[in-house]
Amino acid sequence: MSELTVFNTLTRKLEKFEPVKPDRVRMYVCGPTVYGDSHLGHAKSYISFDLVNRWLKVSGFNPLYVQNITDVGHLVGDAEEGEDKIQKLSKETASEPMAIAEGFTRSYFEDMDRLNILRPHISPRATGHIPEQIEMIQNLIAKGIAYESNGSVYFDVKKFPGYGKLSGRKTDELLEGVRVEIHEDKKNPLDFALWKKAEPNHLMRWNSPWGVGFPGWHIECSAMSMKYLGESFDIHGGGLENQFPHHECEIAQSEAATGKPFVKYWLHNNMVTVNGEKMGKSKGNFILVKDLVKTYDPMVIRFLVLSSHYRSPIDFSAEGLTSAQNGYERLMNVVGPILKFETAGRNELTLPAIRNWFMEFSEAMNDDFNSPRALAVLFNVVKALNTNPEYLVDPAVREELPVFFKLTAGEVLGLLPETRSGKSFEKELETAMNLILELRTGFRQEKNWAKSDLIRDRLTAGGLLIEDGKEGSRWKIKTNS
RNA sequence: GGCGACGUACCCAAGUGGCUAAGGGAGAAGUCUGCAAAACUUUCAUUCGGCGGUUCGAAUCCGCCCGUCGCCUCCA
Repeated sequence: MSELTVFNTLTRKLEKFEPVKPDRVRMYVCGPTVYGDSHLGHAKSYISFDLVNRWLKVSGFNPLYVQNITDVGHLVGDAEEGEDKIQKLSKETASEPMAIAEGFTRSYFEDMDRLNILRPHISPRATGHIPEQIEMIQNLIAKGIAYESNGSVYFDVKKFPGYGKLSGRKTDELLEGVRVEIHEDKKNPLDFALWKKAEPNHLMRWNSPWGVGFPGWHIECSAMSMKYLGESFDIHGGGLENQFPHHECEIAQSEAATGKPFVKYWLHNNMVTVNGEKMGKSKGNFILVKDLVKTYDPMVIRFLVLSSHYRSPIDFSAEGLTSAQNGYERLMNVVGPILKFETAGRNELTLPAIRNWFMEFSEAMNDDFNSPRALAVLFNVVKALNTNPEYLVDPAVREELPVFFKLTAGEVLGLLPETRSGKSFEKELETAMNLILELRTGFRQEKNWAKSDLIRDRLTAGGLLIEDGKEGSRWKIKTNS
């Protein structure tokens, strides 16, 4: 069995994965800012880290997965002076800011559930951890690394020599950047806010040792990750675009506060484009998960995301989605019926051929979560089974194959939601469909094509496909209905 | 301007020094079949953006050039 290797942004190398503490792997992933419905960017990012979480679990690393919910809106427009995003919506819709944040938080979980993303073990809210953030800021001030200025608190970047080590930037180069603006409260233009003074009209506000205000953008992730995972933990994940400044600032404030290494492995997923263009508000090409699942099975979206590596960008187009849909159907045409086989209580892989397939699958996953390769292994299995149908006659094979697919396609890749693997009303539906097919077979034997086709057409229209084969007819649920 | 990623068939996408360059989609021909669908078989890159170099040997390493994208500002 191969060992897990991961690409660490900090070293820009593939590294052997060794947990900080042997008992379990601790992982933090930057969660959404809940001021809108989830889009495809969220889908890719959270499917990617769901895959990481699932593979860690299956390979026995016992992951503890924390993902924040950012419900302090942060700012719209220019970094320091803009309006809080949630505040903006609150004014427009005359609702409580917290009600808006709560609404989008629920919407986020709904969307992620549909994509069969396992919920993180802890989903801490930024607004629920204001005392922790204040405490951390006080600590930084006490150490002389942060300073108060006019009711706000800033991190003194010059006091942290490692600033820039994640994103490969040097502070003097950053200063030459065209867009760094001079800010009168800051000692240095690169200094970033830990705490912001609230203007009188600012809705989300808390008392602090420095007056009424609200936390800076980066501090919540440091405070909450360390609260639940400890001062040094294994994995920190997030989107590539957060490398700088967000993650860079997290490292600075955390390591300055504790004097210990913050995170061992930094994992970053690549971005989503739509028809070749970056998805962005300015382009007006945001695709929401809620809209896409009206047309496509959520598993098709998941399949598409998994068919490219998490560190590669992915382009969403109608053509790509159709291609993914056909591929997913091909996989399910074989896997679906096998899942119905009786496993007779079997839960281990013992047969050499199946063990070998699982080994190939594991090697792909251990290679920095290479899901496209893992999927290719499954397709090779599908091909092998289709080419050698006699293999499926063996009772041991029939018992063990469902175990194999539930583990690989199900537990690891998350492509088999409960409704497909035997929960809900599947048993009852099965009984009814078997009866219908039995009657229809009678019509077919009488060569009553009119009636047999009527049955098939009506079922097809209702989303149930009938396929007539040599060994009788079978049915399945349409992926795209 | 600075930093970084990438360029593999019609489309998507693995492979990063050495057996015949995975896999999916689309296309083509055939088998099966009341029709349809599915499945199966065969076919589909002498070649990996271009040009040089290193090497017995490179898609894989090095250099230059061309092109695409991202970050540097809120963003998954």
